[in-house]
Amino acid sequence: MSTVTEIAGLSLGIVNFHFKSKQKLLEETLLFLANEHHEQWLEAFDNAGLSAPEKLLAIVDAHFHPHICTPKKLAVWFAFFGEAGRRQVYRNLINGIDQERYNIALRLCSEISEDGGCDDIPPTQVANILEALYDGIWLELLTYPENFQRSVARDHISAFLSKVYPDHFQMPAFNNSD
Amino acid sequence: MSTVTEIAGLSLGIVNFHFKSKQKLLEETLLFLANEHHEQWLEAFDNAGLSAPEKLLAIVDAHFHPHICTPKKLAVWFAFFGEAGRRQVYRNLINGIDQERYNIALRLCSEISEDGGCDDIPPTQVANILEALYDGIWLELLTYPENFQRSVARDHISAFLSKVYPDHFQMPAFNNSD
DNA sequence: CATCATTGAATGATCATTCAATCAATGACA
DNA sequence: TGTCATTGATTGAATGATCATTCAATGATG
Repeated sequence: MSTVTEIAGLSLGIVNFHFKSKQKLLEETLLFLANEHHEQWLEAFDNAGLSAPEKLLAIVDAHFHPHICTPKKLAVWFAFFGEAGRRQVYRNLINGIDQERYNIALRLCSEISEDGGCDDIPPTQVANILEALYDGIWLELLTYPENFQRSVARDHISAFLSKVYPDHFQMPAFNNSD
Repeated sequence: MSTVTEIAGLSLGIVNFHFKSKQKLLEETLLFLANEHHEQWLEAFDNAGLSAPEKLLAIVDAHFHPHICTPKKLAVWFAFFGEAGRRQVYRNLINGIDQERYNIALRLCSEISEDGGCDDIPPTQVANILEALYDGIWLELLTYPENFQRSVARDHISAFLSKVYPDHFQMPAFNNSD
């Protein structure tokens, strides 16, 4: 605590006064990250001019935006994910946002699916895979920071989408290896 | 420590004598999990009778085997992933296995890709996405244990593979919702 | 008896939390 | 305007709880 408050340029007392406890400070931190992320993809999604595939890609992009997807912030996210003793607490804090994002992606996938040809893989599966890919790629970026490339990460997901909905998503150009 | 040793039915002294320190015990724990996982997919992969797609699916299945993919073990994996201060240490311990698995998947994907038609998405991308999906789906299983279903998890990945290599992987039957 | 394995109470380090002391701001009064 | 009282904000040293580690004592074995 004293280390953290010193870095923040605040006194230990004032931080404890405002946040009540270290645990509350942690929860506020998670909420801050979650809301920041939420605003990022909601802004993109709310852009009325975009088509369904463009909106879905905008949500994907939000996950790899330079302001959202930094080594430090990823480390914080996974510190929370790893905290077995408070999984339920942390989940309750961000469940609403996660559900909202899942439902939006689900609706977009349904729209795209009805418009295009793909009917062998249901939108629920695609939305689930997308959610898993966000976290999985984040973990890869966190684990292998030496080849930390947001653009590569994004290409992975748009490659997946172009395989599922080939009429709506373009396969990215994979010029180089890796 | 004393809590852990009591649960293990061992004295605190003997555990410290064998493992030298709590940190070493943690590292041995990670190695145990990694080796257990390694043996699981290597066994499947080494089965000479299998084709390349079957081998790849066997590796996928290993990730969701009832012995490997339990709520408790997933919690331990992600506790390690979340430990920012020792990321490098833990990574060094399991990097060899991770690289081996990636290279094997890469070779299998290359084989499948050359045999089949898909040439717009390179095998490196597919192998990378697979690795991300393993972790991402593990995290989903850990976060939403109330719909913990290894079979559903596996179907996500084989659905992906059937989209990438439609001639070699069958799309699973998605009868019910979610 | 000697050697080696095993024990767990005692130690010391870490660290979140508390709270008496200090400081700043506001306003009342001469 | 200057002085002082009052209230509320801010501080960080002291407290106490937690917990990894140590090691003298005990037990087992040969």
